[in-house]
Amino acid sequence: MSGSSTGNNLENRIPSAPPNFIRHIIEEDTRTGKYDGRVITRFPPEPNGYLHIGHAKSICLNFGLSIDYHGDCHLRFDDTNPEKEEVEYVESIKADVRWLGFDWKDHRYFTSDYFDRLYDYAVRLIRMGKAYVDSLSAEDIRRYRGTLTEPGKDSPFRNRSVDENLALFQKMKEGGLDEGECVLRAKIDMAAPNMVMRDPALYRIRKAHHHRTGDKWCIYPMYDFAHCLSDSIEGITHSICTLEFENNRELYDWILDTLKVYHPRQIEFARLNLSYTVLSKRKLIELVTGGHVTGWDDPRMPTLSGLRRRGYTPESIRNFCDRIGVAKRDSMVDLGLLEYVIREDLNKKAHRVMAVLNPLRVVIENYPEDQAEMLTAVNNPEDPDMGARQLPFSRVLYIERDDFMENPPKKFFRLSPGREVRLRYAYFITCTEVIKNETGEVVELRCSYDPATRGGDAPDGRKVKATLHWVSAAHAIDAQVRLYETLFSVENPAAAEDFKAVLNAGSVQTLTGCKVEPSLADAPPGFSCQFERLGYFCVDIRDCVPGRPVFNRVVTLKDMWVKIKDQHQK
RNA sequence: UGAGGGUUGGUGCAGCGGCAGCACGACGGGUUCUGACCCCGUUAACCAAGGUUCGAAUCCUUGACCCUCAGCCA
Repeated sequence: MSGSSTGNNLENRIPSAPPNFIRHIIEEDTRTGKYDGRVITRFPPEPNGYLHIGHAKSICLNFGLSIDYHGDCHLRFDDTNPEKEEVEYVESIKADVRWLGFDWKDHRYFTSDYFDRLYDYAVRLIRMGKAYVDSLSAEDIRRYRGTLTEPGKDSPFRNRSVDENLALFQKMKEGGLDEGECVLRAKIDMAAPNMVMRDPALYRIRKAHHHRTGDKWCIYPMYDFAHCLSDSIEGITHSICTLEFENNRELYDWILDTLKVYHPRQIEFARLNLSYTVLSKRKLIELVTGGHVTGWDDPRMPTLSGLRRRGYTPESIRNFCDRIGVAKRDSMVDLGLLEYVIREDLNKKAHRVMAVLNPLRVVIENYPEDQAEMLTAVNNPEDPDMGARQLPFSRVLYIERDDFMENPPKKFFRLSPGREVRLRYAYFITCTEVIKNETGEVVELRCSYDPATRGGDAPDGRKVKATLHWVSAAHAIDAQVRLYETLFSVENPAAAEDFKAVLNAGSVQTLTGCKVEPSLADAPPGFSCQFERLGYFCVDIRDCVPGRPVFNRVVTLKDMWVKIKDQHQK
């Protein structure tokens, strides 16, 4: 079991996460003393976008391992491509990792901090005759590479002398060559069965402004060259990345072995796929720039900023990551699991409140006209320490439209003509009359109440089949509530020809004129609560003005009645 | 037709030569001032075929199917 119930205290989480193949490897390495028992991992995002739930899996894995095995986890920004990267992203990434509850201590690095050393390593490779400057065009390089089944052929520039290569590489560095004129390549084997090993590019010319190094450099190292060496420089022991880098491991090893430097071990695991959403950076960017969502933090987005705004807690996401496990096979995690973990967390923590989303006016005819009284409501039945509050009750109330049916089917327990139900924490009421407008729509209910049931229990012991939530009309405050559904209407939108064609048109429904209990008037942004019988909601962190709360639905409560209803309709 | 990986209930993950387990889901029941939570129960899987072994999800062989790789992205 995970020990995450103790809130933010990560050190207390017991050897929490279930066993997985990476833990086996680390434990084996520790046993054999391979890295003197050290465990140093790293989370290496490229600062070119916002973090999403898939990154959370990697963060929880890398930081979690470092905590459980008493090591460190470095936060390293892999900023080797100046054209795509921005400081805005590094700030959001730091905020998201911190929000998730992890601490990189003083281990915050940038690959760009190593540019000088990486350049020196490249020069060493050239001197060893293991790298050369290729003046072939990008297109020719592709042609010379061969195909999956045919070997490539050597570039005519492959046998330039060390001195010529040194001079050319320096010229590249000094800006004497244009973008695309040449690249530095490793000299490995153009007939290698692994395409990655067919003389991969190590450096390219980019006359672009870098967000940290400015205009100091006009050549930038490629991922394959920079990453293994950065891991080596930092003394990483286990370099954990996703499956698509399996083919790159041979090159990772080749570079470190050829240079004879400290050699971490690369281990690959399967990235997260979540049903009813997309987790590729390219697609997420498209959703934002195409205006399909309101931004990176749209509550429907799988980004950490979106989930946070939606009302997900860091604990729930960490717990999710523990539960999905880590393996090498491609899989698709059911969205239902993410909903489960946030319900589980909020059930323990969230205040219960009463809110009526779709109000139906109810007049208690035998209740005095100008009277109001306060009734006691429990804040959280799961946690007595959360106390109780006072709720105003009066003659005119609102209940949920869905809680009344004039001609109820068999399994409908709620209010209907002549039936008695309980108003939570208040009284038993009986519906005595249904008032409709000209079009036949029910606009008001007249009811009677039993004063002896004050607080919600009948002294004579009689039972009711339903308990309804309600608010006092005179005391309730108006609120806007947004109901969210999945962003996509199909389980695997990434498999669609065009993922934008399977967007769910009803992914957000904005309700106005909702009536919430007065205690919510000054709920702070981000405040999470349970609207009893409806779901978990949180106060939006952007769109609120004081006294006029806007709520986002985090997730519904599990609902038996919808199932029964659906079965009836079939 | 090249190379590297992968395949266990509906879903995700364990099990690493000795009774196939956990979680989510689904289904049924109990409880209930939330048709929630909680509790109890049921359901349902080792890709296939050979081989080794007293014994195979696990080791070996062959095959099937799936994923990744032909960026001067990461």
